[in-house]
Amino acid sequence: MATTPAKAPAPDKRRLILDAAVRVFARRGFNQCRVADIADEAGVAYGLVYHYFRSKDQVLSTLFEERWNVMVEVIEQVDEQELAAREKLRTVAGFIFESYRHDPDLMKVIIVEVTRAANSFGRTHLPEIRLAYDGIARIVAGGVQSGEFRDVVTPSFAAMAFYGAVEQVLTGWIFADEAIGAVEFEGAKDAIVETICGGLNG
Amino acid sequence: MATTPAKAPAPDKRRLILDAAVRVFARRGFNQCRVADIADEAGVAYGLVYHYFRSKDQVLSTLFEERWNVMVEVIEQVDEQELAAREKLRTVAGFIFESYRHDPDLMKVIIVEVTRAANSFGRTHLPEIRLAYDGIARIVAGGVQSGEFRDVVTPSFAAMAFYGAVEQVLTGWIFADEAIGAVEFEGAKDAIVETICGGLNG
Amino acid sequence: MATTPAKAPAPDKRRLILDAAVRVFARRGFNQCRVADIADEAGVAYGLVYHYFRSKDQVLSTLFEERWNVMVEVIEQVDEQELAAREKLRTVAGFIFESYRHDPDLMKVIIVEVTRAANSFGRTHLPEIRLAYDGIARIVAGGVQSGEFRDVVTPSFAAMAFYGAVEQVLTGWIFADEAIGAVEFEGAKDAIVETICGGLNG
Amino acid sequence: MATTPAKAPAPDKRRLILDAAVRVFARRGFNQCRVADIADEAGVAYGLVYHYFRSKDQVLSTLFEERWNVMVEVIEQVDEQELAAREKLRTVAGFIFESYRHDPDLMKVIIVEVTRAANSFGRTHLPEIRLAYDGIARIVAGGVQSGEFRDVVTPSFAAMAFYGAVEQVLTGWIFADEAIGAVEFEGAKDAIVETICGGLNG
DNA sequence: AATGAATGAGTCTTCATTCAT
DNA sequence: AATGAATGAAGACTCATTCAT
Repeated sequence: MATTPAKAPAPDKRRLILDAAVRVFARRGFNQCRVADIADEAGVAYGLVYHYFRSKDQVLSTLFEERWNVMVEVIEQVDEQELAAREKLRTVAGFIFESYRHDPDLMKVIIVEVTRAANSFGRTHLPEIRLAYDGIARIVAGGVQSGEFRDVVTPSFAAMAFYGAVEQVLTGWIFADEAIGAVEFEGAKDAIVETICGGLNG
Repeated sequence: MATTPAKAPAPDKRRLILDAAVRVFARRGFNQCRVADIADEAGVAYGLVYHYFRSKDQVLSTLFEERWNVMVEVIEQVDEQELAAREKLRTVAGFIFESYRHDPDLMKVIIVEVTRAANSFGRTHLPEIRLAYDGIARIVAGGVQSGEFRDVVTPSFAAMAFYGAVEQVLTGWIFADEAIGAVEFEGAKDAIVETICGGLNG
Repeated sequence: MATTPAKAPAPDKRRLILDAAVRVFARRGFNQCRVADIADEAGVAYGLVYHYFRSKDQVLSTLFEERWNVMVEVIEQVDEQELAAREKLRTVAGFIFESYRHDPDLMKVIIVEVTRAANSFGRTHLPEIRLAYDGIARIVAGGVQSGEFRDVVTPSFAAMAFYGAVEQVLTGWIFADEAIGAVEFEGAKDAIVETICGGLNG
Repeated sequence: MATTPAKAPAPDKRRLILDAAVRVFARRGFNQCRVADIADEAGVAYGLVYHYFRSKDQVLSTLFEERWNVMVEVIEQVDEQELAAREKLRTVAGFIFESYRHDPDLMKVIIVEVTRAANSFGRTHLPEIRLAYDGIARIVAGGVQSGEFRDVVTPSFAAMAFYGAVEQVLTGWIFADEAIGAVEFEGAKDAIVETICGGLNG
């Protein structure tokens, strides 16, 4: 957001490779991609990928960590604000949906190849993934303590349900090959909160 | 030769292979498994896997379809019963959690390798997967029509949230290497319904 | 020697690969050879090499062990015979030179790629290599004990000198691209014994 | 900037690289070393290696030639002296063993990576290697002509045996990871001469 | 039906060398 | 002279699939 001042920022080859990797991973999936695809997409020589990254795995891990750290931080910052728990959850959902809106490829890669890949990167990055769940659980716990939320399910269960619902919506968008409209993006965070906080019951 | 005589059930090699595949796929993941692993686990010759199945992919697809069809049918049957929508959802959640309780390996494989594998089997089996979503959405729609549910989110959105929450709970169990207690299984379906239908708000 | 009865022994593919490996390793050296070269030379598919051997390294190790074990055994058997130490050494030298005469490629590979490769296979197979040195040293020690040999250098030093001289002669043959004549083979063992046992001094 | 002023000897980068190469080649072997390892060990930039040397091969060749030329010269000078052939051989063996004592890494590299590498550098440098053999053979021939040595084996065969014995002793030291004691260094040259010239026979 | 040897395309990774600065 | 980013060819190993018996 602040990297492009006036004329032309030196095109960092490392960044070029990471951005290219996002595109090819999103397009065909991590396992279906050859390292050559990344290099080609980035317009750099094959070997340069290995100059900057130890392995193909590390390219994906780097992408994940870059973004996931931001999300974990956002969740924490949101929790520190003076807001109703419901509003905090809305903000978190909004941030995640906005992340997808801003860079759908990156979010697709993170969710499909890491977050939901229980047998490969999901297990490797489990500690980091849990940081996000825990942050959400703390928001819920705060809501329970303040009396805003009922004390019917454990905060960590509620966090699971909340995050699961959010990710499923994203998965729906990922599977849908059509572009997502602005209205849907806007409505999604409200719908999530309406469902999880308000409940379906009349 | 008959599938189920009187005493000793004929050890159907095809079944042996499928069951072995579930175990090895659950243990190390579909991609990390070689066809030889399946054959070894089943105690049959390498080539026999290819006698019964066209490919390694087809082994997984068969496992998925066997189970998923049951689930889709259950959802439909539940919807046909004379029940409150909330009770229908509770039954569906209960069935899914029971499925995991009964055969955690199979459910793990189906969820991790198919349902959440957007770049491989998830896309292949998308139509079948959507059948389940649609079934749930119909239950919600019925609840809205009868006035039981508020008309705040679309039924298909609610179905996503519901199913996403359920799957996330299962994912949590899958990641947790410890065994899940009976109480948790029982409580899970109530907690899901309490969260999605009742809502967190007090 | 006993594997070929009457007509045509089934051409064991594993053996085919080993024999082919000897030829290509001798021709261009282990490091300069690709696994494909072995397969091509053997007339089998690439993958078959890996069906029978864990790695390219293991092909060489197998070749080495097959032959080296024979040599160690011969040295031991020679030592058990009722012979003057000098005759024992002559027999050992003769066996080694005959080994080269019978299969120069194999001996070249063993010496160049294992025995003299202190940074790779030489270190891996050091224990086995030392078995041969030790056997020779025992022969010398016997000669000293019987009074046949003077007690001027340690048996293990004498063994080193003896084996070093033998190997250097072989190395000379290996470097010489011309074929070695029968006379030279015959003379070599005598010359070695004459040099090491008789000494150069008049 | 001058190569050798008064006090601080200018740290010739070329020399730095050569010395570093000796250490890393000795440690892990030529083939197991990357050019980066040499540069790192020398504390210079990667590219500088290629500023001073055409290739990685040339670094090793330079090291070999520097030292080997000295040895060939020593052998020639020894032969020109008024000494018994036996004393000449003792001096040559002594020089080689002293070379190892003074810089074991360098001698290890020369022997393991060049002299005994029949499929790579050994073949490239064969002419130079033979110069040493020839020099030793001339010493033996002189001994035969003067009647000091018996005329039982050809001088070139005797040279092979002598050099082979010497190198085998060095190889033993190279393989032994422990340091070699002063006594052993001293005794080695006598033992070699005692064995090759005196002979084992009593 | 059952076996397991045989096939060969696919791909990650390494690393010597070049080159712009 | 010195730096280190950039290049790309080379090769070991994997493993799904086929096939002869």
